Amino acid sequence: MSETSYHHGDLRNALLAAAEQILRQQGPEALTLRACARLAGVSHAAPAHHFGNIAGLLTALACIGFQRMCQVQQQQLQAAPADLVARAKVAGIGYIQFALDNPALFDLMFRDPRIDWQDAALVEAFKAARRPVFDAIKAQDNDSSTGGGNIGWIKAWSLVHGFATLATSGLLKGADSGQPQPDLQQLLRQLFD
Amino acid sequence: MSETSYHHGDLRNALLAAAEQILRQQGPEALTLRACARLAGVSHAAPAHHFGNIAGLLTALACIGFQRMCQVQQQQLQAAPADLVARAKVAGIGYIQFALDNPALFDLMFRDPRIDWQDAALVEAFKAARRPVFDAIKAQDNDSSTGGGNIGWIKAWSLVHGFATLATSGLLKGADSGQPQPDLQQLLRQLFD
DNA sequence: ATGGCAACTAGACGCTGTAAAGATTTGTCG
DNA sequence: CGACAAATCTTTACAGCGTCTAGTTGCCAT
Repeated sequence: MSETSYHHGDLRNALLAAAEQILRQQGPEALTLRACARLAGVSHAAPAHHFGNIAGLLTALACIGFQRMCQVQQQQLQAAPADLVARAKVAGIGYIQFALDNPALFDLMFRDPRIDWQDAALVEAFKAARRPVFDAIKAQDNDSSTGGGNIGWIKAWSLVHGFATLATSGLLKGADSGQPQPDLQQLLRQLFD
Repeated sequence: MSETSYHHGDLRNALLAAAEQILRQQGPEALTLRACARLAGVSHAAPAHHFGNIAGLLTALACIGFQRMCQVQQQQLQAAPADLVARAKVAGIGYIQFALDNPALFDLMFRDPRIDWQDAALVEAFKAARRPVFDAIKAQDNDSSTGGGNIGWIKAWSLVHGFATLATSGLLKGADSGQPQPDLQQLLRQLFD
C-alpha cells in the first residue's frame, strides 16, 4: 500500500496535505481539486470519492484549521496566570497569533465562499475555536457581576477578529505611522491595553 | 446608440450595474465576466475591452463600493453633534451600516482574492473610505492630548471592521443569546458604549 | 466622402468541476 | 482456497470559465 500502487491507502489525508501546501505556497485561487490530485499523484477525479466536491475538501481543510486554532489558544492559556483579565488577553492573542502564523489558512476558514457552513463538523470545530475567548470574557463578567448580555463578548470578538482579518489582508500596512511593514507583534501587545 | 445597436454606448457602466446585480442576487461565485456580458446583452469577450480581465471589473466595482461607503459615513457625520466622542461613534456606525446594507458588496471589497490591490484608484478610494473613522479618532486624540501612536485608531478600526465582517458573514447568528436572528441594529447601538 | 480607429463579435484554447462508466485492488464469506 | 462484493482509483466526456486572436461593424474627424 504505497503511494505508487493503485490503491493509495491514505489518499484523504494526502489530499488535505496537498491542499494546505498549495494554499500556503500559491494562494486560494490555485487551490483546485485537480491541482491537489496532481500533487498527490492521482487522477483528477480521485478526490471526489473522498470529499464529494470542491466544497467538501475546502470544508474539511477549514475544519482542521479551526481545530488547530483552538489548540493554539488552549496551549497559551495553560501557561497563563490565573488573573481573569490576563487570561482574556492571552486567549485573544492566541486567536490573532494563529491568524498571523497561518494567514492563508485563516483566510480560507473565514473568507472562502466555497466553504459549506451547513457541515455539522465544521460548525462544531468553529464553535470550539471561538470558545476560549468566549469563556474568558464570560469569566470576567461573572467575576465582576457586570455581565449584561452578550455585548461584552461580541465587542471582544469583534476587536480580535477585526485585527486578525485586517492583518492577514495586509490592510494594516501603511495604517501604522506610514511604515510599509508595521510591527504586528508590537501592535498586538498594545491591542488590549 | 441604444442597447440593441452594435455599439452599446455605455457598456462599461452597464457591465458594472450587471455585476452588482449578479453579486447581490446570486453571490460572488456567480459573478463572472460571461454572466455580466449575458446580462448586458453583449458577447462574452466584450467586457475585456473595458476592463482587461476579471480582476479589472471586480476592482472597478469594489472602487465604487468604497466611494459609496465613504459617502454613507460623511452623510451621517453631517447630521451629527459636535462632540468628538459622539462623532467617532457616528463614523463607526456609518462604516458598519454600509456593510449591513450591502453585505455582498462589502464582502467583495474586503474578501475577494481576485481584486487588484495594486490599482491606484482602488487604493485611493479605500483610504478615503476609512478616513472618517481615522479622522474622528485622531480628533479625540488631539483633544485629550493622550494620542500616542496609531494604536487607538487601529483598535477602533479593528472593532468596527471586525463587527462588520462577522455580521456580513452570518457568524453573529447564535453568538447573541442563542437567538438565530440577532438584532444587529441593537447590538450596533451597544457596540460603542 | 472616406479613411482611421474604437467597439464589439466569433472562434478557439486550456483550464476548471463534475458525472458516468470501466478497471483494479481489498476484504469477506462460502 | 476461491469467488464474489465493495471500495478505490482511472478514463472519458461535457459544459462553463477566462483569455487570446482575428475579423466585423459603425462612429468620427479629416
